[in-house]
Amino acid sequence: MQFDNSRPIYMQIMEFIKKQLARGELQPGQKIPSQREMAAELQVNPNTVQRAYREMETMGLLETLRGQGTFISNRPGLLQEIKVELAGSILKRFIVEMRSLGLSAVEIRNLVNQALDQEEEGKSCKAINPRGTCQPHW
Amino acid sequence: MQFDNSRPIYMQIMEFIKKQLARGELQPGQKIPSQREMAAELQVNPNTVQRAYREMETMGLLETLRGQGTFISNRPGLLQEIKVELAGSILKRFIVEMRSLGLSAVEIRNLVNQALDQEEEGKSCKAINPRGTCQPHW
Amino acid sequence: MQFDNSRPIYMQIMEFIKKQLARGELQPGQKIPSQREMAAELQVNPNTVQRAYREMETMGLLETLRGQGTFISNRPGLLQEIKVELAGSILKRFIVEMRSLGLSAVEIRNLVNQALDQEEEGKSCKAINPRGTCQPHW
Amino acid sequence: MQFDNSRPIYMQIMEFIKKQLARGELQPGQKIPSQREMAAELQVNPNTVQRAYREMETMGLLETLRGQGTFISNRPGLLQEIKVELAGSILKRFIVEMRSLGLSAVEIRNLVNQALDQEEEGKSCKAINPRGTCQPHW
DNA sequence: GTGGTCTAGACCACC
DNA sequence: GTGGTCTAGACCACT
Repeated sequence: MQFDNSRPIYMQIMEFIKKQLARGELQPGQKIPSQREMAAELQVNPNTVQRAYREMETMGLLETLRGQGTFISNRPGLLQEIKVELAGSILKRFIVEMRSLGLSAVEIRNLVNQALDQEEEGKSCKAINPRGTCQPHW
Repeated sequence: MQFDNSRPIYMQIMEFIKKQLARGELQPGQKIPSQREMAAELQVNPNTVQRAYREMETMGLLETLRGQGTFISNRPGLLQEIKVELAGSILKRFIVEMRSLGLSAVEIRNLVNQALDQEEEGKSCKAINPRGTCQPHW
Repeated sequence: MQFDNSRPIYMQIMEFIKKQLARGELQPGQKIPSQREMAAELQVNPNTVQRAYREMETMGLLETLRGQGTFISNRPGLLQEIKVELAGSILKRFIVEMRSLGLSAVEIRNLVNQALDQEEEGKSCKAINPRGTCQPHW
Repeated sequence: MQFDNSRPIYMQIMEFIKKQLARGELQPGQKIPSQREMAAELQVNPNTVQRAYREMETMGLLETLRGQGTFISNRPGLLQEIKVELAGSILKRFIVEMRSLGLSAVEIRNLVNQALDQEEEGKSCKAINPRGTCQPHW
């Protein structure tokens, strides 16, 4: 894994795990790599991994059992919370990037709507005409 | 600059220059660093830079004058094209990421609308009450 | 200050500050010693102090401003929360110690009631007869 | 063992031995370590240990047999006396600490009663439902 | 083996 | 000066 110098490594590790969870690659209750293993894999100091794990435990995302390992919490609603949080940060970054191109709120809204509409068309088109000439417009 | 292993470096260099252009950090007609300079700065093989420059010249984005250097094209409408292209790729990535969280088109639409509405509220709020208790709702 | 080997130092620092706050020696909004100062005073590594400060910030007890220092939060109700928390831990320890002497719940209750009653008597006694023969019974 | 700078060490040694007695770790009639041994173990001057032993002998807690060593007294009722004394000092400290948080006698009384009641509930709960959802209320 | 704490010392970002 | 992050390496407690 590659780290971005602009943000703390421990935060990137947190996000890495959250994304795995949101994508279903990690299941609630599942054991995650030990601090030492993760540190070796990411080529990072074990203390940095611990910081990430500890913060996630404080947030109720992980549960640690001394001598046994660290586990994804199986608190109900966990997955939903994480997805909402990730969606929020993706959305935020998206809007910042679009605005930096000089787009107005109305333009952003229209572009999103177009893109989603075309996605829908794409699906229905595919259903009717699997190998047809149905193409996105841009 | 950091490169992402998932895509060819020359493409990332192209995107890097396009973004500078979209943000106004580079102006049409302006000279950009020589291939050797750019290669040294990015710590990349000069051939990689050359490939990026060549493709951008093909696309009408750069113009090379033998013995003088490489310049941002002066073609009218260039900036707009680039912005549209960048907006398209940002939008595409955004929708892929949101979908990977399991969100439906309707949900994405609603989230974007909410976020943009709140941005507006934030602005008016700020105008009236610069350090007030104006907070985002989520 | 002396540290007890049985509990982590950072937790003892947290308790130290909480007690100062409960006793009114620290006021909400007040600046507390910098991490380095506190570390020098307590003869502890700055990282250990930082851990204590960070956890207290997470709990909403402190607020840190980069480049300026660390401050007692002035969130309303803060003092009350801390007092309740401290009272809980004092009470817990008290009951454990009393039980380890083999005392039953009823006996503990009676002893506490006696002690508080005598405290009251002591006060009224003192008011009537400042240098009298008013003595505790044990 | 750790010593507290606020009180004389010999008193802390006395309390240390009394607590061991109250907890049953020392039995009436049992030989305790020699002054030299105890001094070495606690890393304290032998004179300090001697002072503690002497005071406890005066109180009838210890008995010294020249050439044989120092023993816990066999006097009947000794254990009970010690427990009462320790309970008194624990109680005193408890009330001082609670008062320093600004709690009134009534409040202290209520908190103690609550805590003891919940302890009872906990026990019955445990008896019926060993791993159930029985939780303290604060 | 696991996680938890602590130190020493480095470098950074902010004010 | 302040707080924030990171490393390297130590020792401990638990299973």
